[in-house]
Amino acid sequence: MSNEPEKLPAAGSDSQRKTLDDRQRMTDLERIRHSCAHVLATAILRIWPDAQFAAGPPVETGFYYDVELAHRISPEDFPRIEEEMRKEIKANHVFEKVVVTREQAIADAKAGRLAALGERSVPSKFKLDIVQGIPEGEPISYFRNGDFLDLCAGPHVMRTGNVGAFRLTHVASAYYKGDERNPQLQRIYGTAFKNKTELEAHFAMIEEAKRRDHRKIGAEMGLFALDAEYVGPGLPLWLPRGTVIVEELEKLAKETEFQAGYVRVRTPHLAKEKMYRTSGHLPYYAESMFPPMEMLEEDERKKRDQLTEKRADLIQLLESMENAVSPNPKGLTPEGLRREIAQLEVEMGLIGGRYYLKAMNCPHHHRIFAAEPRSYRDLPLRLAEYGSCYRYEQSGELFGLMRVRALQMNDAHIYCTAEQFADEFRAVNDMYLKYFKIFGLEKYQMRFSTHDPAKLGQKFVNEPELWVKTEAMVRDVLVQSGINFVEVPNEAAFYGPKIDVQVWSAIGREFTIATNQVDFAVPARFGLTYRDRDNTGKTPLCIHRAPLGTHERFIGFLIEHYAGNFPLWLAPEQVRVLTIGDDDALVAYAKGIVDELRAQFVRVEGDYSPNKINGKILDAEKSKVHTMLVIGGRDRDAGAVSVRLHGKGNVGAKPKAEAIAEILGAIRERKG
RNA sequence: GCCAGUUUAGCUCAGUGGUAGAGCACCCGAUUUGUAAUCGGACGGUCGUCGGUUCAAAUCCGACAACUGGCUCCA
Repeated sequence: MSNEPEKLPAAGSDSQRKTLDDRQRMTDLERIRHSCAHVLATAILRIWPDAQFAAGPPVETGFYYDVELAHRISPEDFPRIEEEMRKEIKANHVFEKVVVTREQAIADAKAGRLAALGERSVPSKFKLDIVQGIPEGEPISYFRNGDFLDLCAGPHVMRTGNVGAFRLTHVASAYYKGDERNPQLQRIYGTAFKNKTELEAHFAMIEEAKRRDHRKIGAEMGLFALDAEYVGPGLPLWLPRGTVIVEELEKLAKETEFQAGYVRVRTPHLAKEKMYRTSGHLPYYAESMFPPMEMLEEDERKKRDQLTEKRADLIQLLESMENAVSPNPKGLTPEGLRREIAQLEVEMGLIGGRYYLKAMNCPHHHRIFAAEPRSYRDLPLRLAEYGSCYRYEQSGELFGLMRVRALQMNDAHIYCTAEQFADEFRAVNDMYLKYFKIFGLEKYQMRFSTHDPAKLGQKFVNEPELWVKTEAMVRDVLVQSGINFVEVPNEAAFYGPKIDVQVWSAIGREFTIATNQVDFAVPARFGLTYRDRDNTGKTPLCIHRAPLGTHERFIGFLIEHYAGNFPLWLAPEQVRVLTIGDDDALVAYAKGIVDELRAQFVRVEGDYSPNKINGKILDAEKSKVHTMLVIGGRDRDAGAVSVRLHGKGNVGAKPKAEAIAEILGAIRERKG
């Protein structure tokens, strides 16, 4: 989750193009899947000869082929498509490679012969476009299996019969080359494996994934609710048991940050338009923000309407100038107009009366920095807040707790001098590692996003030396700490390099869980300065960091990571005391234990009902209570309790005091 | 936002044009029990919403909403 506006990477950028070398490294499984995509296309063409195909690559869990077809393919069509596919596999055609010239490929595409069973009356339009996009000098090849001929760099398995066990899984829609201006295609997904056993193991894993799904477990355990009708889509309600987890995480963050020298602040959930004009978030980020609330007085409204109208006129003029061939008679320049528009926007911001829900906390923190005069002696200043943000994510992007419109971020901004930067950055990094250890995150990867010098002044602020310097410092810290990271050029934020942490839940789903960004531009936009030793004002560097991400995504991740079986310190219900029967003396003994634990702030409940102990245990196990203390007459007489751990079963009886001490110790140390 | 799919009780799901069902949960009784299901009863739904077709709609048609899958890991 980014703190800041983020430009999408340019569509179809050549730097992402897979090289032929990459392709030759395709694994056996990828070859099977890619070949299966060709078999799929063959089958579709046998049923719908006018299908137009675009791309059909292997992907992480299988393969897909994008097809344009008037008929809407639905899962009901899968059986007959699969039947045609089985015929093609049974025919055991050779995957035959044919190297051709560019001219030949273009001619064949125009003749409709590519991704087809023969010549057709209309061109293979997507293949034609793809051929034309292949760089000069790169060899062009086809693969043929039986009648089916496709533009393809390969590689493939030897014969269609080598495609092992496969299954079509689902249909989705995809824009050609992922650009919504392009035609929308039907994407048929399937998966293939060497044999039936592996295919079945794959689907068993999917079942496991469904079982761990945070939305399902969240509902079962009563952690959170999504009430789209009354509260709104993407606006989660934290139920009491989920709130426990929220507050335990905040407690962890507060303790950790306190020891690391952070100070806490609190800020309102909204701010005036001027804030986001100054920060530069408007208008670029406006689409991701909730629309503003207007609290304008009559005369303010009038002035604002005038300015809005003038701005619209200027924008229209600018557009006509840019499209026009003849020079402007008034001698206006596009640059001048843009300056004037920017000036108008600043004036609009100055009117006030217009408030935005904040989509990020940094501007508020910057104003806290500005609220008092700062000396170099005050730095580094580390401002921390679990800040509430609101982002208007597109409706189709919403997903359980993972993608929401209201979120609370484990945010902090560290203001420091260039000399302090490396130490500060290292400390932030250490904090990430500390957290990973607590949560048992063994598999993670840091994505280090850097700038592209060619795009200084456009996509990236024009501070070439600062870019190089900070990137080098960040890289050094990562290398020194032996962290697993990848460097991704051209993906930095516009104001500095950033690190995103990718984690995988136990079922292999990938998430960006946390972010850490360097900012050497926005503090200047807010005119933030500190008084240095030489008695001059200097602009601080700023590190944005959110190692625990947002409550929403982090807890969504933890639910899947633990499959709802939270460690003791996080468990909504930590302990349940179960009596065997409801004999008065027994219940009194049990209540004494409950009271003792509750006095120590343990989340404990008692089940004193006269039901059978098996039934009570089942109840507690289903509720995922971490520790069950089973108490019968024998235990009472011995001053003992029988300890049973969720999912682990009975671990035996022990003296009451010992059991309580162990529980308190495990909670304090945040152990399982 | 776009394409597709889904929506029946708190949960899991039956119900293909003719009186809305089951199991579990919740509630009320009874059951005195040693580590994953004691028994009985009662309660619970305008079948997502709105509209249409029909003598009759959970069921057929349409619109809307919400949710879900996906929206370049490129020939």
